[in-house]
Amino acid sequence: MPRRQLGPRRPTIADIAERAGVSKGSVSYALNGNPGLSEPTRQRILAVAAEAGWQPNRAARALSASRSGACGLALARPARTLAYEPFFSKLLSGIEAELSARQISLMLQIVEDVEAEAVALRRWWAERHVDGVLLVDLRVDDPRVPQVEQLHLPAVIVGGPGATGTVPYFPGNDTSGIRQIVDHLVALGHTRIDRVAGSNAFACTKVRNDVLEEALAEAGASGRVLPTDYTSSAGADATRKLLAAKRRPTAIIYDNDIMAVAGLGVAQELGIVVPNELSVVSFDDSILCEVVRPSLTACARDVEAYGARAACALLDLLEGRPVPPAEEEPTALVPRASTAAVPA
Amino acid sequence: MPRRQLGPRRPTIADIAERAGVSKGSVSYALNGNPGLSEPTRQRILAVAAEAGWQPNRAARALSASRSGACGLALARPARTLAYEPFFSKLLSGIEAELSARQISLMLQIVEDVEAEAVALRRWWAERHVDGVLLVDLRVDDPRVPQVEQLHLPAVIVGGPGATGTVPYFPGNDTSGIRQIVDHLVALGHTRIDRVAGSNAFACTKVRNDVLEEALAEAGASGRVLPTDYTSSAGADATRKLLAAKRRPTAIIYDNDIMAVAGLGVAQELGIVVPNELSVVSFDDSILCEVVRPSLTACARDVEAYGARAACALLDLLEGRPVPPAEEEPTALVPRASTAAVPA
DNA sequence: CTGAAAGCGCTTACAG
DNA sequence: CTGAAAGCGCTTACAG
Repeated sequence: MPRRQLGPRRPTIADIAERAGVSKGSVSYALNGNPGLSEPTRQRILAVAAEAGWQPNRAARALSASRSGACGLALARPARTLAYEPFFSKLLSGIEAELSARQISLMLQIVEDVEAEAVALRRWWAERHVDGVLLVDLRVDDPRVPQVEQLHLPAVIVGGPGATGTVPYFPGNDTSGIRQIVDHLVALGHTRIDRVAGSNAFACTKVRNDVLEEALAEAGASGRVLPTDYTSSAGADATRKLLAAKRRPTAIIYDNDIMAVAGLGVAQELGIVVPNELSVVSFDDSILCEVVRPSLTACARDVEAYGARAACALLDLLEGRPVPPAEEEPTALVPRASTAAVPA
Repeated sequence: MPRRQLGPRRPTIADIAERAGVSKGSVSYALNGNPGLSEPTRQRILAVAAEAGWQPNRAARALSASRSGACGLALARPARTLAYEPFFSKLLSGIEAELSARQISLMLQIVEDVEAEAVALRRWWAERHVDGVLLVDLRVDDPRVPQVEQLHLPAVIVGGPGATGTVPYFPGNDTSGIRQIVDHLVALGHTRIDRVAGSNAFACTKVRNDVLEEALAEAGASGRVLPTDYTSSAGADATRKLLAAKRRPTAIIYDNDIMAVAGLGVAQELGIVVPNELSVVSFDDSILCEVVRPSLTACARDVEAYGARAACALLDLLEGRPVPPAEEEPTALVPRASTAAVPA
């Protein structure tokens, strides 16, 4: 039978065993660092394997070890959202770095909605395609949580808390982020603080809503919250609505950077000067916040580290090690040109 | 031996064979749509498999069929760049959609540089981890091209032409994009058109440089080109340099949206009004271009379709079908508020 | 048209 | 400390 593709040969453990004059089992033991092999034998085998450029056949290893050596990330985000959320790319980088350092590969699937996500998760499980999964964009009553529990599919939630069941989770900076923003605005004298939020379907929106309400009440301030689908047009519409109200806000908090920039544009159209007449804050910091004029005050956090932490936790879970406790990601408010004191 | 994880059982073809009263071979034939099975037998097997919720074990199939069912994409981009290039997320979406529709999974690896990319490619090949790869961000004399040729690793280049060897490629909109932008600016009376370009290491930069030079010469216009690393700060620096020149440009073309926005900020700092005193164009269109003030004239193209087309071509290559010829991606200039006629 | 068997390249108890 | 063997769950010639 002709080989479909030529090119260099790929040695197998049988080749290594033959060249080293040992059995395949010994080669496997040496290559996997298992005990039960004399040091000289181990060294000889390793030398032969290195010289031959041996690498394990992933499929063979996965089949016999019942481990795929891969983790999955199914994303129910329309491509449009994905493309303009630096958050996701950074998260991906952080996860990727951690996994590839351990030769674990990442299965990425971008799907349309939560239902498609559930289908992807089940297929991965059924095909033994991944050893575990990362769940992002946690929803209120997220169906994936009972699903992975029922399938006994190891999982870690990037986000939370709320509806996380028995699945380990890593909350973002929702609580401290909102707190820091409100503190900043209140210190500047703002008492009417509105917010252009994300979708109510997401668990993080609920956390932010609750914390904002609490923080405003404590400060004797007030404000309205308008949900959106995170798009710039929804952000612009919400801004128009808020600025057209009888009692106009003196500050608006946006749940992402792109909506904040869109809000800036709307204010400019309406002849409302930022920050003199209106303070604008983006919850998520990004280069966008630095680059627009006026530059945007925002909450900075290390999203790559966040992703790395979650990936590490998943690996801990897979190896049977204890998973670190859920702690909020540290965050720091970066004051820029879009916030100022309320005019007297 | 205790099973490490319980949860629902995953049936194998042995289970299906038993329940259907046939051999494992027949099950395999039925499930793969191979001829050589009576229609009633096939139907019965398929019904049993569907009822049992059977899904192929990926590793077993990969091992016996010598196909991994996965394609690879190794990205040598620092995370920082990645995060702010909507281009990449869109490309990923397009590729993903095409692959997952055919149950092919995508291996994504984000690495630091071209060398690490070569290491990743070789490992994927050695581990039989992927059936083929997509190469993006083609460089001048890209080392990956001879590498995949030598390894006989099926590959498709997203970008080009130039140094593509025998590997099929899909050029972007470099030629027509630059042409359309120059036409637009020349029609507005501009004769001094500078450009804040990307890195000279990339093949697309060279294409754009050459086409720009040609187009300017034809129009009797002139301009300088400054290379950058695509970051906003580099874009800002280049803008400062160009605007400080004795013969100031009346228009600047930026190779990406984030640098264009940074350039806008610099012009504003210098008290140069866009578009009255300076026209600004972004080569890549994005929501960012729509959202900033003034909104940015840019070249729009369907990046998702582009990614899908490349993914399709790779699948064609893997299946031994003819690969469609290299054709430039269609593009269309979107005039917005950042370009205007040269003041008299 | 169908079945029995070998083989893909590993891992892992089990003997010696 | 080392080897021979079974097995992971598929695919694929090869007999009947």
